[in-house]
Amino acid sequence: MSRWKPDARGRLEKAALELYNHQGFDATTVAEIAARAGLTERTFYRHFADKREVLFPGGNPLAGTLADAAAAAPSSLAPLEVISHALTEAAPVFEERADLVRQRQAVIAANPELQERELAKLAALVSALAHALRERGLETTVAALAAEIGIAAFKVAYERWVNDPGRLTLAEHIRETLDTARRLTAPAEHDDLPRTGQEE
Amino acid sequence: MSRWKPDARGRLEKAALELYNHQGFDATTVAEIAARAGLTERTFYRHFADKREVLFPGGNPLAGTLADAAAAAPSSLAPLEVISHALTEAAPVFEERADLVRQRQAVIAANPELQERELAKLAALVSALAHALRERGLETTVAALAAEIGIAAFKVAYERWVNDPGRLTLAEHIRETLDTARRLTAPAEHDDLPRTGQEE
DNA sequence: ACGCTGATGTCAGTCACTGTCATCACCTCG
DNA sequence: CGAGGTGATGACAGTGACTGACATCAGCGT
Repeated sequence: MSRWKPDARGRLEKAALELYNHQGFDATTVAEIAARAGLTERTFYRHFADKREVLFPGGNPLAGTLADAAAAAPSSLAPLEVISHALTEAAPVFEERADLVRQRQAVIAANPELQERELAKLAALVSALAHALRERGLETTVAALAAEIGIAAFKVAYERWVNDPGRLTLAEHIRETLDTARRLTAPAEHDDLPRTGQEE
Repeated sequence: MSRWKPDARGRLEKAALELYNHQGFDATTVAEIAARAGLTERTFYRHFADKREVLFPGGNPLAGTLADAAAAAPSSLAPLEVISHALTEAAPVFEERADLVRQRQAVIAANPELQERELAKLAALVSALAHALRERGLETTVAALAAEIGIAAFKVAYERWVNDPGRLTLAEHIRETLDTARRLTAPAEHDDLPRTGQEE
């Protein structure tokens, strides 16, 4: 038999998620996580850059997915259509692991440091998307702005999906949110945005 | 004379910015900053929550500024107009301290941890703006999305202004960027977005 | 058998951050 | 004018995140 139990990284991820869930991120030490995974603290740091990183997929594969999808989209599409296409293509990654994703999100929602890291990961998506859009021939600022707006829409759609009793899929939330974005930035004449009734 | 030299907080901010600039954020210890300010490490932590926070205005006053400006805007304005109004009102805060702002931004640009914190501060602006928009009667999702898009535009405009030889003011960049955003989300028929020439 | 490799363990060290108590100029109030 | 309260600071010990350096040793190829 082999010298070590297999999938050390996976064991660490599992142990960390469980401990963060049960006793909170702050109250959990790296040594604890490592022990639960049958490893040492030093080995944890060989697999993850820091205590937060264990909650995020290494290499941020979503960035590659989005960039590839954006690059592969028909060249006739407008920038926001390209982004819509890319986001829709990436959505199943979340929907397939909905339970895990929601558990992870609960941990992140409970801790500001983890929220910071999540924002950094989303910023990396913006960079990747912007780069892909530039490759498609878009001017730098337009590409950056489109990428920002696209990920902004994704953030809103994702949050709605996470806190959703299961009514809509993530892809549907994305479509709805992008539609809202289009209405938001449309000329003010036909402003058909929904409002609550409480204007003074 | 008084027991302590005045403005301990300001001295710490100044010392930190100088040291971060000269030797880098990582290579600077909190003890060093405190010593340069004629104080102790412990006192540093009485003024700032952590080593990064010293670079960011305490209480994130910009959030209040934006929220107030959004609340004060004429009720006839469309969501994005409200945001445009609020951002334009906040712009002078940066332009008045352009040198300091750019120096600060150079330090942040050189360090991922500081970029994370900056993203968190921007996210706080999104929250504040979204809240203000909800108070104006906008539905939750619309408010959140408008706030996200507004700050996204601000990020792009701000970055252009920081790396600008002085050609345009921040307020002008904001206006331009918001215009671009409107064109981006407009129906695809009249797509007049600028492109580079390199489409394959 | 021999040595190389790669994942892990061990250990010491730095530094960010915190809790706690002491200090002491200044202020207030009697 | 003296007693006591206040608030900003210092001193100090402690925890835990993270790092560098070196040791170990099953499995692999030669």
